[in-house]
Amino acid sequence: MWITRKTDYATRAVLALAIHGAESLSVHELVDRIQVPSSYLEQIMSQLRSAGIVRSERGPKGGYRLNHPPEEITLERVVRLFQGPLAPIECATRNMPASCPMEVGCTLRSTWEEVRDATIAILERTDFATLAARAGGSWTAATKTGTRRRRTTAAPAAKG
Amino acid sequence: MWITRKTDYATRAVLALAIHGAESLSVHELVDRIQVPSSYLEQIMSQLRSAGIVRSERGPKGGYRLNHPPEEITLERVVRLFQGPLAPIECATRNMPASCPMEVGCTLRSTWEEVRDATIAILERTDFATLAARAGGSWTAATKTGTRRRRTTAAPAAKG
DNA sequence: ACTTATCCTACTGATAAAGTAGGATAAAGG
DNA sequence: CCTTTATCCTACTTTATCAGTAGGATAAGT
Repeated sequence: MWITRKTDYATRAVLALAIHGAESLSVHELVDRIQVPSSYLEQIMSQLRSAGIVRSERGPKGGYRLNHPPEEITLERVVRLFQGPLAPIECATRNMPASCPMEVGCTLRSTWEEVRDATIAILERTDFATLAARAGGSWTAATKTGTRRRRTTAAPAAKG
Repeated sequence: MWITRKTDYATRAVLALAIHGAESLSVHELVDRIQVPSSYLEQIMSQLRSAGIVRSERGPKGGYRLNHPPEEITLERVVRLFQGPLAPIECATRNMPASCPMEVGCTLRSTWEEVRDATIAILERTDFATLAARAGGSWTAATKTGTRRRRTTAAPAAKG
């Protein structure tokens, strides 16, 4: 339960943009797709923009779009932006001084590091092109039949 | 950063007991080994006792000891006790109804489930006999030279 | 009895999450 | 210009959880 709602919302927003394709979506249109309070989503989109993950245009016809091809945006990048270091515990942060004074605590550390590395590995190999392709079928069809599908990486069938 | 200090303290306490062996340790003695406020540790030990992970005896000479052999106590058990379900996000909890209304959110779920499963797998295969054996060398020697070492599972050299 | 420990419950301060609110700025269309 | 539609930006509020303190009740040794 350590993924905050903000992070959840951010990942959904980026995924919605990846699914939508090259044209931009306004906050209002995003709210229609993912279920998020609009003024809160505005803040989130601003943060995504500052981080260079999305790009924005103002005024009527304005909105947000991805700033890079979706296959170059990993889940890890978005999650790290909102969650900070992905270690389960402070002493397992990547740039941590080698040793802590207490041996009992330190022995546990290598396990926390295992958890950290496994988490990062999963999030790093998951990109938004793959996610969009996986959702593309059902979601796009149900909501806006006939959207021109973007070039998608092979959908890995996953686990069902 | 999702492991709370309480969980951290609890795992350290259980490890200290595993290292110490068959005899019991008082809260005061535990405080000497792991760095934790004593009245807070009391609460934590109570919770570990209610869960059947440790056993207690009262009065002088009293204290806590493990309620099972350390190789039967996994890190997963202790962590789950204090952290609840180990899913990174609510919708990835193990006994979750199959589908959520929103497809965009749901597509991300399988990735959250991957993170959950990887985390659980690591914590389940890590038991306190292994952890104690890994710490046993340096720590036991430094603090109470000559403690009778308990039967330990093979120390897996890990990563250094 | 007296000491040493666990047990039990209530209370408190600090911090972060999760939003609300309200306006400033910029671009498009008439 | 002037209005509309959008992003942009900052401050505020509310709620919950974390991380402890505090203080006594109970039980077991000596």
